[in-house]
Amino acid sequence: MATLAATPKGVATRDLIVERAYQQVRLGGFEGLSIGGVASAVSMSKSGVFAHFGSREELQRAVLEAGVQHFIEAVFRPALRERRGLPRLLSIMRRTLEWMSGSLGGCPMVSAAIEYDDRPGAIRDAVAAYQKRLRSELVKAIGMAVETGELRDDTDADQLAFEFFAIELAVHHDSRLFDKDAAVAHGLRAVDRLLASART
Amino acid sequence: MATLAATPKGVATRDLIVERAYQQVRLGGFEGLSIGGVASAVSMSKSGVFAHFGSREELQRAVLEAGVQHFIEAVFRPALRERRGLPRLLSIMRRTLEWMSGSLGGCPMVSAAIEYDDRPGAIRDAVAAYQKRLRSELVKAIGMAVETGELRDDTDADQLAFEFFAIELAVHHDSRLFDKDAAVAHGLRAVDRLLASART
DNA sequence: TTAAAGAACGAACGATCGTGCTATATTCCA
DNA sequence: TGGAATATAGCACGATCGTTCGTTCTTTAA
Repeated sequence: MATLAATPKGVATRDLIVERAYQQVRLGGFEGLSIGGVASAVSMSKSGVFAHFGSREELQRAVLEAGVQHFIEAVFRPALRERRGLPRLLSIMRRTLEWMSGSLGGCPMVSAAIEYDDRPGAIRDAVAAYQKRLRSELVKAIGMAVETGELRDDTDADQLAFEFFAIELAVHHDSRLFDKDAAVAHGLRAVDRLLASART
Repeated sequence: MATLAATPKGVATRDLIVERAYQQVRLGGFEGLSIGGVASAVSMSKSGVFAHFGSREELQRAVLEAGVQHFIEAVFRPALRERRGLPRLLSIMRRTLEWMSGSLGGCPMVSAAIEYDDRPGAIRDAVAAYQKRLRSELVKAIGMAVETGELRDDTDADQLAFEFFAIELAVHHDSRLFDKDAAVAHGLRAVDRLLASART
């Protein structure tokens, strides 16, 4: 029977599988993910891998969640060490642009958004929920910068978060298709300009 | 032999195939495109469809080009009827945001960019070339608005085009995953703010 | 140490994939 | 209208896909 990870060894290999699948997704996208592919990547049989998830979709969902966790670990966790307000907001944006221009493959959340935005189902729902949550974190960070008096009182946090997110997507795009350094430079300049016009 | 479209009827069915494949791509992406799928969509045999292109990749390239043509037809062609300068630039942006929030599926160029940015090959090259060309059209339109004196002389056209493009991507994202009207509204506001700070 | 539980394997399934090859319709042009 | 060119169909191939099943090996807990 395919009892889903009940023993220490079970969760260990499951984590290993997800991590390898995560790398595969960053290069080939979620629909390019195949159980046979990750099986040979972890030197296991297809059925051995399959037993850990019960379906390909469940594996994809696990990889998506792993991607979100990695993003939080790379961006929000360190940014939370900065003081509330502008420093933390700037840290979030700088780290996110670094993440978006990373060279080990594309951002899995961006891939997932494009691949599933027109395909109803569990994955699309998960993607929408994650995106909503991360956006609200951005809104919250902006709100704190308003509270500290570093951004103007009449700042529209939703609008500003939208524009920040836009920059993130464009850096992701340009750094992968054109020149990485130029893309990040454009992104940072855009962030500066945006903050300058919202600063008190 | 698979001679590629030499007779009137040949090009007609080829066009039909590409058009149907285009619809399929907008929903399932380029890697989700299958020859068998479009074959049944046009009521032909797999080999009949295949003969028109010689390979799946060639079909994908044809669909990509069709997507670019549709975009030009929907955005640049009508915008060129506007006077050079701010009116034309505004027309381009408004029409592009409409295109990005369209409801028949995602923008094929955005899909192609995400799917192939980390996968070297002919399609990636074509995507990069198209994106570069469209970006340069945006830069050109901005340059004209500088020449007419409607935008400031020290406007950085590349930077501004980058930020416009960022807005386009974000509208594409949000209108599909969240609320369409809110996404377009955010996009238009962002365009306004951008132009306001660059206006003379 | 032993019995139960879980992890992994191997083989097979039906389906679909892209791609050849060959033959038959169909269209085109002189 | 006849003959050449072309468009389409049919069939089969090897490969890969996700999934199921029964078995075997390994880990776990009493």
